Amino acid sequence: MSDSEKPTLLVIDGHSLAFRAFYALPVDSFVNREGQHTNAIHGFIAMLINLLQQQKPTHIAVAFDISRYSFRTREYPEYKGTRGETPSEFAGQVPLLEEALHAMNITTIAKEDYEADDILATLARKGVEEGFKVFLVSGDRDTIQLVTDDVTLLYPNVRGVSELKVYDPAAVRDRYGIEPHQYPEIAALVGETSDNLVGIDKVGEKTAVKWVQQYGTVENIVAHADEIKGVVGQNLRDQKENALRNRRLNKLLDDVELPVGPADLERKPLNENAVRDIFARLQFKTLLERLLKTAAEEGLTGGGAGVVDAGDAGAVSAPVVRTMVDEELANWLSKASAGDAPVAVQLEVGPAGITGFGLATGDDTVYVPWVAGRKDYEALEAWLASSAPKYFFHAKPQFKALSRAGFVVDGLAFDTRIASWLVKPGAAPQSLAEQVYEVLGETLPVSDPNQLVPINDAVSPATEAWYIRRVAEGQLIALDEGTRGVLVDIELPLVAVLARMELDGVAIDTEVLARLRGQLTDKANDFAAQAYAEVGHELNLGSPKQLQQVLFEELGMPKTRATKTGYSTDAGSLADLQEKSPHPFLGLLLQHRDATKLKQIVETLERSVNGDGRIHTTYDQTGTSTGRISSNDPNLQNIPIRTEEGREIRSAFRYGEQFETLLTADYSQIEMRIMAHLSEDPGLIEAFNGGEDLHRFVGSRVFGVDPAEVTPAMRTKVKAMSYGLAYGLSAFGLSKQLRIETSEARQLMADYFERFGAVRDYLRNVVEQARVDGFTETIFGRRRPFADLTSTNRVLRENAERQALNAPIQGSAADIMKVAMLGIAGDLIDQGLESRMLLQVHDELIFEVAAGEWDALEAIVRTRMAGAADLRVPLDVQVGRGANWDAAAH
DNA sequence: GTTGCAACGTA
DNA sequence: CGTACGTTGCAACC
Repeated sequence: MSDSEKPTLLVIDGHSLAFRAFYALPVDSFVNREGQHTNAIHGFIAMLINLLQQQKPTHIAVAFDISRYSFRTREYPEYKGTRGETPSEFAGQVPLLEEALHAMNITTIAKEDYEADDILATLARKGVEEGFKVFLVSGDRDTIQLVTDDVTLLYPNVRGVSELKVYDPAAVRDRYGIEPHQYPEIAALVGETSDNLVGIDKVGEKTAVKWVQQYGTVENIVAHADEIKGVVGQNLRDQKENALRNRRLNKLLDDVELPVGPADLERKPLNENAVRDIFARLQFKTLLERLLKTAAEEGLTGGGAGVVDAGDAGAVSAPVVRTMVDEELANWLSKASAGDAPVAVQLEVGPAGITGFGLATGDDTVYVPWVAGRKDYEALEAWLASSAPKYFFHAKPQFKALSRAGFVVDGLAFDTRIASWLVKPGAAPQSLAEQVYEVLGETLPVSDPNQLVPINDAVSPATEAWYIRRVAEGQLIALDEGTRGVLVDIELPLVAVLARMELDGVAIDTEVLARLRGQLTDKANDFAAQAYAEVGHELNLGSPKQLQQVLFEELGMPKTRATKTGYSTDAGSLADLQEKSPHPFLGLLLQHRDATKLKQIVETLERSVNGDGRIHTTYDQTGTSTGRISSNDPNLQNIPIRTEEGREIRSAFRYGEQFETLLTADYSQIEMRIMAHLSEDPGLIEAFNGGEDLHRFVGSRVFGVDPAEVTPAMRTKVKAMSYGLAYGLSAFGLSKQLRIETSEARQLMADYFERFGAVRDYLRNVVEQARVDGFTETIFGRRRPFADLTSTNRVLRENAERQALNAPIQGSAADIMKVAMLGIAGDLIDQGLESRMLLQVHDELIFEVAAGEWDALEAIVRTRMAGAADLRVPLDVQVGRGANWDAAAH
């Protein structure tokens, strides 16, 4: 019987593979809604599906250890003693994995007092005796001893579990220079760190192989120990007990009594309902599809046995990384980027800055070591500064590091992190490893503190670059035209602009902040003392729990809106309480809140001031679902403005020493203008094309009076209505905000839409279209996907509807601002100006104006902002000048 | 030490 | 029962 006609038995060491998968996949990105980590299960099952497809085993089993104790730990308590605690995220995954395997109708075997590898050994021996071709899968190198012409070992390599190295006798001879059955002799002499088996000092693989080739076994080597010269000979004589013990322990038992034999392990159809249940619980949607597809293709019973050779065992391997500098590097760069071929870049950054560059083409990887201040890298420098296309994963921080190191960088042609955000703007940002897994279905190894086989070297930045390039190619083909346009024309060029803004930072007058902090501290203490006096005792005014105790129990006030943890004490609820049950404590509490909130903001800002006297925020270009950028560490997009004291904080933001003043520029009513454009409502378009104040104009239409007769109350109402429109405001919400009856709010909305009907039609249409398409789109083609518009859950559906009607409006405004920023940044460079764009607050930009540049800068800003989009209404830009942010507001 | 919540600052 | 964010302190969890 030839091999290809033999039945195939596949036996997997379950723990070993699950553990490998655990370390190969990022633990945090695989958590189901119960909070259970699932990365090991995911990796294991992905590997299993590959194996089923490739090997088409007719018989299959998965062996598990029952505990870390076995007959080996009884003989040698320190056995595997170097292994640390099982990570908590791993615990709990094995029982679920077993459950999934059972649903797939795959037999699992465990045996008290033995390790899974002993089960592999036993099944391998019996399988061969019964005429099977046997494949073993294990990450434990001891299983190499089981390899024969009929038994092949599939061993996960450093890249995790997506790719298995095929060990047949030839491969073992090739790798170790010995026969497979001799492997434990080598391991016994050398020792095995992962098993806590200490070998003979100074004996490495080469010496051990030599001895084994000469004497055959450890026993025989020890018997001839006195023939061996030198220090190693002496070490052998001194430490022979170690080697003999190791050899006893690393021999796998192939006669373990098992409840089943190979013939009992025939593949059976999976239990589809059970599989669907457990996979749903694990939230493995893609894997479920793959599994069911594989099972269907195989008719669930398995086909003929396949023979796998190393050549088609999995995905392409990363090319070996070559380190190069100087001329070799120069030549490589010019060849790699010939014909505008993209090169992926991944910096290696240590605490002190850049330490190296990983570069990759489609089939080549290069590592360039670099020390801060090195100047003899002209070719690299020139290439970075050129427009030669470069692919990055998360370019902005790397651009900043490059800039700090004195490099100029241009030619950003792809950023895989931004690309995945554009496709799934609501999803959590992924690590590179996660992207590799999602886009390529491969695993990028991460450092493994307790691996079965030590991986000493982390993945080279060059190898990462190689993955980045492949991820980018994978993403690129999947992008629709609009998304690609937003990426290439807006987001990618914006990276360098934001990097520059972050590096520049904004100057801060710390004396202003210190004075404010003092004032606010006094005020807060004062209000607190008065509040304590009102209730007769001290309490933590910042503790919702203690506040509830005082308000609802001690003072017996009526209960407010319920929260998850009790009753609300927010400003709105306290205002309601003040009406229903007036008490001085309430006002004091609110004033205390205001003072402490501002104080806290001041303190945060003070802590954020850098050694250069400036605050450097970080913009998150992938932080929102709509296309806006967000700001953090610190957030400079929520600095107070509404109260006088809040504005004082803004007065601490000033221009730097080499500059003349600050310029602020903002779009007025940009979202309403976008609504006018998108809805093509004639009334609204007229409102923006005339000189009349928007809310006065709208008020006159809604209330049927002359613009001059629109009262402040009328203006307030239509203003709230107009602003609320873009958020999906309801009559109920409007009534609450304006503190009017719901019926009046409803009437107001009806009157509003009577005059501006196209706005209502547009908003309805946006949601309807999104329901059909599954996404909304901005003026520039930025998409936001929506899943819940067809949900049967009303809350989910209505939330999605409001988001869907807001997304094109907020998103288009974000696009317009980004386009304006690009135009301004380009003009500043082209005109050689020293003035700098420092901050962006959604519809506002703040600039530091260099001496004598005011007029030029104002012209650029006005032109670029007003001209960022061609709408049916003009884009109005307000510009202000002042020594600080508050003074520059107009 | 980490996490979820309530609260609140901005556009 | 109004969109989009980030930060904070408290309370409860590990």
